[in-house]
Parts: sequence; C-alpha cells; structure tokens
Amino acid sequence: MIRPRPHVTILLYGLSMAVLLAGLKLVEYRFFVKDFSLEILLGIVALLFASLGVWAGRRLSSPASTSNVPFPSNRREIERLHISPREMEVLDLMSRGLSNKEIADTLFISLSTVKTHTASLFQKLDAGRRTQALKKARDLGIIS
Amino acid sequence: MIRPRPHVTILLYGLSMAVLLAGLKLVEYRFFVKDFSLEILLGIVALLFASLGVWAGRRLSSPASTSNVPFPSNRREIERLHISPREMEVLDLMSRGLSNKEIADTLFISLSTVKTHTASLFQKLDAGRRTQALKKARDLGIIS
DNA sequence: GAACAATTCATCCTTTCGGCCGATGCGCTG
DNA sequence: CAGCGCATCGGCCGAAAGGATGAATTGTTC
Repeated sequence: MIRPRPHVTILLYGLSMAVLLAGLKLVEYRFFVKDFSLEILLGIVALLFASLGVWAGRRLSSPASTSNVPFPSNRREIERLHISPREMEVLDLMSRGLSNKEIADTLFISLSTVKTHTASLFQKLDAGRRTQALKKARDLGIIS
Repeated sequence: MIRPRPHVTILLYGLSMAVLLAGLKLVEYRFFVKDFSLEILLGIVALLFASLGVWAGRRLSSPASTSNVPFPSNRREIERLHISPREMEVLDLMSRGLSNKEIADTLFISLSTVKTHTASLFQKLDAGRRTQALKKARDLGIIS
C-alpha cells in the first residue's frame, strides 16, 4: 500500500463516500420517519466519515513520510543486493529493536508481510537471524 | 567456568590423568596378555589424552583470551548497570549475530546458562528482545 | 498485453527466544 | 560462618521468529 496506488485509493474513497451518502438517504427514510434521534444519526455519520477519513488519510499521507530511512545508506551495496525500499524500511526498524509485530503496526501492514520482507532480507544478506542480518547490514554500511 | 575456578580445573585434570593411568594399568593386564595389538592400544591412549588435553586446554587457555571484548567499552555505564564480565562476553557475541546455542558453544557453557545471562542482560538494559538490548547497549556505547 | 519486480497477505510447521521458577558451587567480605 | 555476587545448569511454558509455499494486485517496461 502507500506507495503503489494513490489513484485506486482516491477512487475507493470517492466510491465509499457515494455508498455512504446513498446509505444516508435510506437511513433518512427509515429512521427519520420513525422520529429517531437526530443526534444519534449525526453521531453515526460523523463516526463513519471520521474513520473513513483516518483510513484514507493514512493511505495518502504515508508516501510523504515513508522514505524515512535517515542514513546516507551505502547505495552501492543496496543496489548490488537488490534490496527494495520497503525492505530497507523494515531493516531500519529492525535495527531500532522493534519486533515484527511492532514493525507491522508502524508500517501499517500485516505481520505476514513483515515476515515476507524479513525473509527476503535474510536471503539477500545471507543471514538466518535478525541479529546476524543487522550485523552484516551494519558491516556493509547500509544501516547505522 | 573459565574464570571462576582454575584450581578446580587443574585438580580435575590431575585427577583425570590419575584415573586414566590407573585404567591404563588395567588395560595393560587385560590386553597385553591377550596379545592385543600394541598399535591399537597406543592409539586409544593417545586419543584419550589428546581429547583430555584439548578439553583442559580450552579451560585453561580461555582465561587469557576470554576477556576478548575488543572495545573501550564505556566502563561507566557497565558499572552503573552492574553488568558482569560474563554478561559482557555474551552481549558481545550477541552483537555479532550469534544465536544462544552458538554463544553457548563458543563460551563452552550450556544453553541454560546463556539464557540466564541474556535474561539478566535484558533486565539490566530494560529490554525485552535481543535486538532491543543491542540497540540500547550500542546507544550507551558499551558495545561496538 | 505479456513479462517482471515490488508489495501485500495467508497458512502450516519448526525452531528459537524469553519469562519464570528453582538449584548448586565458588569466592569474597564482614 | 553467614551473606552476597557471580556463574553455572535444569525444566516448563507461551510467544516470537523463521522456513516453505502459494497467491493476488499494482506499476513499469518492452
């Protein structure tokens, strides 16, 4: 997510809004007629839009703050080993002592994905453990 | 082991040699009379003493090469956190990307003992993971 | 559009790690 | 000698990490 598809995200956002508005109409008829509390309705709508906003916001704002690997990061070696940007992020967070779960939460991806990244990192760095991977990466100068 | 009791090691070595020599006498009677191959006997004896020598050699030579934590190693912090010498060795090997098992084999101690050391390191460094412990230790300047 | 790399996610299984408990032996110090 | 720190070892348990595959989507490139 994040980097690969801003268009799709925007489309999804728009579509979701459309669906929500359509739903609103329905709700209007179903509940307004029944003298349902206006406050509750507004609260629900606000909550839905708020969460949708947060969701979209995360998706769209991430690209800017995502390339947060503050290091000259020996590009020669990174390219030589074919280490992708996303893998670099994982590697960086790993070097900060985060667990896979914490990395997943930070990057807003699933644990499975983090494991995929670490696995490919281990392969590219020829390591079998994260500590070993970090040692090698540090020796290669691709992390601080 | 290693540091704590050279006396005991020497005593054990001497005792083992005595036992072996005693055993030799027995073997001498049992097999020599039976016209057993002299080469085989010598081979066995040589092998036994060789392994004993290696074993004792490791024990005795370790103290010299054991303080192999090649680093100025911010003593202030080490003392402040009450990190013992043995724990420093474990920490150092940990930073080299070794697994607990490998550390155990390197230090010639059991896996349990390594775990004890790592556990007390985690407590003293206020960490829950080895990568986190390494990060903190590195930040404190007690490892390279 | 096919081919490809990058990113995402899942499941199953094994190994390793870490937490928690208790225990022993040695050396030093009060 | 009693107490304390250090180092050693064991067992049990749950959580984390790692290995092996398979698969879907998106963007780029030819």
